[in-house]
Amino acid sequence: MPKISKNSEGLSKKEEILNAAIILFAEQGFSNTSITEVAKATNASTANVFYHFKTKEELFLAALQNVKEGIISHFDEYFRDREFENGLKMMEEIIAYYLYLAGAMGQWFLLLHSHYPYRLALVNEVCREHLEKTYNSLVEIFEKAVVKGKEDGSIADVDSRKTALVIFSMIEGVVRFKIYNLYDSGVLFAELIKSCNKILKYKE
Amino acid sequence: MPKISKNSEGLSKKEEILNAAIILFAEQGFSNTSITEVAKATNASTANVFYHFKTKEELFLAALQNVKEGIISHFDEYFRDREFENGLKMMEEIIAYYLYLAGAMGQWFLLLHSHYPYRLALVNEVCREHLEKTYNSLVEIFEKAVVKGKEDGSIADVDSRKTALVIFSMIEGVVRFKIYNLYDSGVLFAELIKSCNKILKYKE
DNA sequence: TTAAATACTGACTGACTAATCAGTTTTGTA
DNA sequence: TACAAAACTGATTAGTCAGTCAGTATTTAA
Repeated sequence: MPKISKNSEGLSKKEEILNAAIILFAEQGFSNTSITEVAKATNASTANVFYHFKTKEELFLAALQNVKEGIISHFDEYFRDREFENGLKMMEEIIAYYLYLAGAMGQWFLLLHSHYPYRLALVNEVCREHLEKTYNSLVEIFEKAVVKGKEDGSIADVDSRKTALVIFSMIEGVVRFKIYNLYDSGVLFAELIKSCNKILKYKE
Repeated sequence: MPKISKNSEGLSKKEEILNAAIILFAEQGFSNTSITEVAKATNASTANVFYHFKTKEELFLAALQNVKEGIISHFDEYFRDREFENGLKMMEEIIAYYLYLAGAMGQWFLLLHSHYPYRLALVNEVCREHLEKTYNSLVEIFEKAVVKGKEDGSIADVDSRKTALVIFSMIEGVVRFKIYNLYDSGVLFAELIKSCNKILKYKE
């Protein structure tokens, strides 16, 4: 049974390389990030990077998987032992956490907002599965809040899935403005919550 | 006075190269598109591409400028000789046209949604100006509809600028889902209009 | 202690890249 | 026609890239 050696921060070299790759792929894109760069950032040789990850594409897929698992586990952690007043409040708090996470873990969302994985997904099933799983998990979270709100009466009788999708796309739009430095999400946050409330409280 | 020769489609070689560059940069990204590729797509030599555009970056900036001017002139054309029943209807029709344009001119929006120009904007003033001008023009269009609606009473007393920004980010979110093949904007369109109406019609 | 598995490295390769330049062809005009 | 400007090309360069490989160092389990 191989024991994996860890460095001072408790990470194996493989994990170190993976973390550096996430940041570099997110900030510079896939094509504009060389394996040499990843190697330098982790004091490894390029050959060592290729020892842990057969190809550059495989390294990218591992990065995407890591982001997927990170987002999902962060939300799992967030929901553990947490109660919400009602569905509407739950939605509000989920949005706040989503925007917090997009700020704290900017690399994850930058990677998810880059074009490359979506092009790769057209020809690579593993990539497609990572993306689908990530987005399904996220939309599901918003949908749960809508369903809960419809049950407790805090949310009007709307189509749960479609409403969740529209709210999700609204938030993703704001996240994009934030990570691309277009508009500050802080300023938009209050307005976002107001708009969201209107969408959920009123029946057309 | 130099007369620019045009090919069978009425485009000069320079324009041909520029159009090919927009498509290739949009679909494959800046780093992953080589000048050789652009040259091959237009039956030109690489040296000829560099004759018309001093550097690869300059070609990209020309592409971004072209996209900016394309979007602005398309909206100018759309508004020419067009009357709207009221501000709310105007907003609805603008959204419909925005989504139509994002489908018809997918390359433009792909280029605007790629990460590269926003990184370049941090160090290149021309790039920053193109992006700012593009987004300001777009948000302004949505804002005009809100202002008009507030005047004619079809829209409640909301903050025009902030509401325009939230609606814009919502639409940009849907556009992103569309161009990245995540969710079909056709399905979301009706829901988008409904949500937009609620945001605009009700006072919190 | 030892042997095997794992982790890692330096040196290398062939393909590709942005950009240059000297020289040729095409075009517009006087 | 003549000539100058503009448009264009082939050949080249210096550098970067992903990926390989033969061999070395380290770790693990017996």
